[in-house]
Amino acid sequence: MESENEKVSTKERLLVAAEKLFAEKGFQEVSLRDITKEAKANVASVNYYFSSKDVLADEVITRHISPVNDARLEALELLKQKYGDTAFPLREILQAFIKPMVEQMHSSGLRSDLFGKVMGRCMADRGKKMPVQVEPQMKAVLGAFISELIKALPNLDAETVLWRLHFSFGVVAHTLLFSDRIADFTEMPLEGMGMDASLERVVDYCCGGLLAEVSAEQQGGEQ
Amino acid sequence: MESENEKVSTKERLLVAAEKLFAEKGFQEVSLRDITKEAKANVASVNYYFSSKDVLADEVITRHISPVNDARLEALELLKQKYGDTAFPLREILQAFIKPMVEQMHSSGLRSDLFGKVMGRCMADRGKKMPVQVEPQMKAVLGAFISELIKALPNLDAETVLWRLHFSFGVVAHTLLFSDRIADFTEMPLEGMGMDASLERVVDYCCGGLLAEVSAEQQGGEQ
DNA sequence: ACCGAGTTAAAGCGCTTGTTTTAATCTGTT
DNA sequence: AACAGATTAAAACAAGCGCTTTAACTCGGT
Repeated sequence: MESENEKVSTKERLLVAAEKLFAEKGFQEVSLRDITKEAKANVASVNYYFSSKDVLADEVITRHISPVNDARLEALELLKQKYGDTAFPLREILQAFIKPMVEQMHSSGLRSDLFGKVMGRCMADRGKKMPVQVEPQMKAVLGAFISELIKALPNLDAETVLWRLHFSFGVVAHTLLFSDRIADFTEMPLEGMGMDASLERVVDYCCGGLLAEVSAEQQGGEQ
Repeated sequence: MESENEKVSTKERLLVAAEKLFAEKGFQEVSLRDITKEAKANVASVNYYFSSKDVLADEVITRHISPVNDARLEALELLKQKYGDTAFPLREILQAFIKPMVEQMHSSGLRSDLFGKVMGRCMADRGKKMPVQVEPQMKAVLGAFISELIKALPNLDAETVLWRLHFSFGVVAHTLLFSDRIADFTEMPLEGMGMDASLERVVDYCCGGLLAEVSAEQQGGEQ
């Protein structure tokens, strides 16, 4: 029953070890032996509690991304109560997408850079190998945000909105994955700064990107 | 001597096969046996011509990214001739970064989505495992663009410019890697559209992002 | 005390990986 | 024709992989 004086259960230790290592090095690069060594458990324990390495990964991903997606839909619902059927302010839509990540990051207890990598890998690999259980959820979230964005950006055709949402995902994913690497090729100090502040910057940037003028080349291009 | 009537050399076949497979599935996911089968060569040939799988990968990356970086610096030089010491238009700076990729993509003969993945992996894994030979080149390119961007965006402090350049890299990398996956969670048709047009959209978006207002929360935040 | 379910431990399964070794073959020179 | 060097081919290498098997252990309920 995981009472207070007893140690954390093996299953939990495996999940924690796995999410840490997956975040640091990626799924393929981490072996079951790496995980079980980190968790101080036997190799077979992964196949005992989960039935395979893949299911383990699914569970790691799900328990991080699922509450975030729930919170996103709730945030949109809140905006609906606030603004009714009129278009929401763009900035608040973006925050409804991003803030749940920041909050989950804090409440998860996971180091923020690791949380970012877990989440970033989810976004970057979106669609490819999402756990079956979160796929419909992702679809719902995406659909909701798309329709709100289209309403909030009446000057843009739907296709352009879609592309720019795609770009925004790129910004978020890249930031989550590589926020620690921003100063790699520069001599700037630019220390840590934390994920929170970074994501505030992301909102600014994406707002600008979504609202950008459509260049002449583009307008006459295709379609 | 690789004369005209003779077949392509084994070394070249290995490089072509490797770049195709790396692009499709990533570095770790492709085995030497995959590569040599695709290239119709023996397993040992990789270690004969290159001395390891890693060196092969380095060579694949280098010969794609090196001409692009050269072209980027040339493009900046051209702008310097055009505008002298006055700030360059933001849009032209971004195009100096992006257009060389489009051109190299066409002249490489590589399918555009594959080229995009090779290049995208370079950007996404930037710093982590770049070949030693291209690292100083990347540094030079980055430095040049940073200083031009700072001049072109006098309203922004250098740190914000750096962050937004980082975000822009996210957009480009994500687009290169996943431009085929944009419609995954939607029912929209949104067919192919080609890398060229996508990158034109990227320029629009990044222009907007770089020029975006700095929100109130940010200004008083840290520092 | 003993049983049985839940859990952990150790060993080994078949397979794939990158690399090496050894031998065969091709190619051009004398 | 014969040799030498460059190239290819086939086989084996040790190491690591995910997973399974089997046996040992733990511990609460009767």
